[in-house]
Formats: sequence, C-alpha cells, structure tokens
Amino acid sequence: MNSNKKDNPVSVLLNYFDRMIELSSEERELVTSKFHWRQYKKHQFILQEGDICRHFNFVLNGCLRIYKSTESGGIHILQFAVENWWINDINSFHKQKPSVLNIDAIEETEIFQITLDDLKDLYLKAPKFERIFRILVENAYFKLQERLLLNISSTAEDRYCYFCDTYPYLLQRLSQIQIAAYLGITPEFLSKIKKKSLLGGAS
Amino acid sequence: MNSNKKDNPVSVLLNYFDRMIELSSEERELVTSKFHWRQYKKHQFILQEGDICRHFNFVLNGCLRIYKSTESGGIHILQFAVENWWINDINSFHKQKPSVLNIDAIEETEIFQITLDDLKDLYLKAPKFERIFRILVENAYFKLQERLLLNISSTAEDRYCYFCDTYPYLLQRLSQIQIAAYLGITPEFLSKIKKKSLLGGAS
DNA sequence: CGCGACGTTGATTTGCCTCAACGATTGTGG
DNA sequence: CCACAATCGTTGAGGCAAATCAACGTCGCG
Repeated sequence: MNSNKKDNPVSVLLNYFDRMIELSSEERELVTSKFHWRQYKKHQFILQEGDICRHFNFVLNGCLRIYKSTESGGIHILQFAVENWWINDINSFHKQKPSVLNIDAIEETEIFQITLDDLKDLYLKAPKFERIFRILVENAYFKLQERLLLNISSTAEDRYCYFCDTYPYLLQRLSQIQIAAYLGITPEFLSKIKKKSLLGGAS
Repeated sequence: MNSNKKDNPVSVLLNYFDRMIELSSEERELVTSKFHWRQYKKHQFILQEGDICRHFNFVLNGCLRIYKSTESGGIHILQFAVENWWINDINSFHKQKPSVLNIDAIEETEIFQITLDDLKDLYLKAPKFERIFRILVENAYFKLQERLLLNISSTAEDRYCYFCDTYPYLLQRLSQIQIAAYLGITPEFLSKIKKKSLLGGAS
C-alpha cells in the first residue's frame, strides 16, 4: 500500500516473523495493517513511568533502553533493544496499569508498534501469533535467567567480559555510563575494570 | 482412569487452568490424558545437569528447587516451586539439549508432568493452551525481571526483606542455607542480617 | 571560547565473603 | 533409648570487591 518510505519497512518485520513460522498472505496482510511505523528522536521517551505501556515495540534500527530510575537519581537498565529486538514493559502492557519503568531512545530510532487491542485481535484472527509471542517470551525469559545467574554468582569483571562477548556490537554504540547501569556497577568502577583487563590482556 | 489416590489429583490441575481460561470437557479430557502424576522423595532429582529436561512440571504439593551448581561446590537457586507452581529448565526443554541446571525435591513432592511431544500435541489439539502457557511465561518473566532489578539495585538486607514480604509461606519451610543460595549471599551473612533486623525491628 | 557531559584516577569507606570456632538440632545405628 | 556424627545456625576476625566522594583531563557543542 503506501510504501513511500525508502524501502517498505514492514517487510523487515514480515521477514522476522517468517523466519520463525511461515506466514500466509492473510497473516502478512494482518501484520501490515496492525503494526504502525513510528520514529523517535534521541532522548525521546517511548514510555514514561506512571504512564501505561500502550504498545509492544519492534525496533527497525537505532537503539532503545528500558530502565528503572532510583530515588537517588541513578538508573538501572533492564535491556537495550537494537535492530530486530522487541521491547516493552510486559506487565504494564498486559494489565494496562501504570508502569514503574521508562523506555527512551539512545539513538534516533525507527520502530513498529502494536497496541494491546490490536494484538488481541491478531491472536484471534491468526492464532499462530500466540505461538510466536510465546516463543519470543520464552527466549527472553531464558536470557533473563542467564543474566540473573551471572549477577548472583559472578564479579563485575566477569559480567563485563560476558557482556563484551555476548553483545560486541553494542560496545561501540553505548557510552560507559549506559553499560555500567546495565551491569549494575558505577561508571568509575567500570573504568577501573577496563584498565585492569587491558593490562592483563596485552602482554 | 486409575484414580485410586485419596482425591483425584488431576482436578487440582484442571481447576488451575480453569481459573485462567475456562476449559471445555474435551480439553479437560486432554489434560487428564497428557499430564502424568508422579511422586518424588526428599533429595531426589527431577533433573540433573547434563541430562535433557524431558518434562514441564506442575507441583501439587511439597517443594522443589531449580539451581545451578558452581565449580567451588556452592549452588545458586533460581526458583522454588511449591503448590500450584510450574518448574522446568525452559531452554533445555524446548531445545531438547543438555541442561546446566538441576531440579530436586526439598520435601517429598507430588507433581504432574507433561513431555514436550505431548505438550506440542496439546497445543495442536487445543490451541487455547498456547495462550495459557504464553501467559504463564509472561508472568514468570515479569517476576524474574523484578528480581533482577532488586539484585542490581539493592543490598542483601533489602532483598531479604523483599523475600520475606513476598514469600512469607516459604520462610518457615526453607532452611537458611536455601534462602541464602536464593538471595545470592552466604548463610553466615544472612544470619547477621537477621540479627540486625531483629534488633532494629523491636524497640 | 567556555560550558557541560564523559572518562579516568586516587583515597576512603562499606558490604559482603572467607575461614574458623562453637552451641544447638537432627538423625541414625547400636 | 542413648551415643555419636552430621548438619545447621551463630559469632567473630580479617580480607577483598565495589561504592562513594572528589579532583582532574578530554572532548563535543552552543
């Protein structure tokens, strides 16, 4: 239909689903009609604490983060989302009640989003998506479980190394402050870790 | 069929599902045929690391735990499961590959379990269960997210207090060693925390 | 140019671990 | 039923990981 963007970006989303479970043309049509394209500028909020999370978001390009802010002015980052990642406050979204989390854009970011009503309708008209989203949440659950284990059992240095190994493509895009807030340490200490592992790594 | 146990225990499971989404009699029949009752003695393993997680488990009574053991002989507990809780290694189960986690019984425990093949068949014959299990995983994801935030942002004392508030019924059933391994601290330090909060709590 | 955000470094403090010793409780075999 | 071992919870001394606070150099940007 109105594909007057450089490329038609919905094809990215369709291909994403197709790689999980092949879609029929009706289902592709449904996705195209239910998901809406939107762009956010750097530092712009997608969700602010106290508001209800109205959308499930799929990132086309750019980078978002979801975090909780503390009384003392700090933040703790739950997740970054770059190309082909999903991000939302799952609890606020499904219960449609105020969120305690924030989502904002670290870079200029394009996303596709769907509302809860549209998602429910999608589930009804194409039950295949129940399965798709179940699998998505299962994968997210497994990742979160790994991260919790790491946080319980390892030092900050181990966690940093794991982060570097697992998300090398994020390293260059994020400031040290962001990474520290994700790892659960202070930027100062992260700086000391980096220095130490450089000394140890090179001969 | 052979319901020569005190009560027919499958009704507990049926009621559990019914409370989420009402089941038809065919669906109840399916559940009854697919889930199998089993009992484990204290200290018995349901899943041992290196093995493939073959079942999704629903606890009728008793108490299980899932944990990872460390090189140094310690363990880190991911989750306890008492009455009406689910427990399995979601990753090993769905990919049918060896697990790095252990599940064992802290008390004598009765469960219902279903294999992956039976669960897939259940999804096919009653797609409603795709939704049910999606919702289950979503809820588990949300809880895990809260716990991760707590671990990143709070002291051991705060985490202990949160645990007491959230799972008061577990406090009496678990040894301090179990609770410490869940909180990610040593039993010694937990002892010191308890002492401190007693002193602070009373006048 | 000057300001503000970012990264680094050092001194000090705090949270939690390690190790060791000691009662209390549990359980088990004689 | 008792004796013994094993496990559990407590307490203290000492050490390490990471936070806090403060100062400073760098860089991008208005």
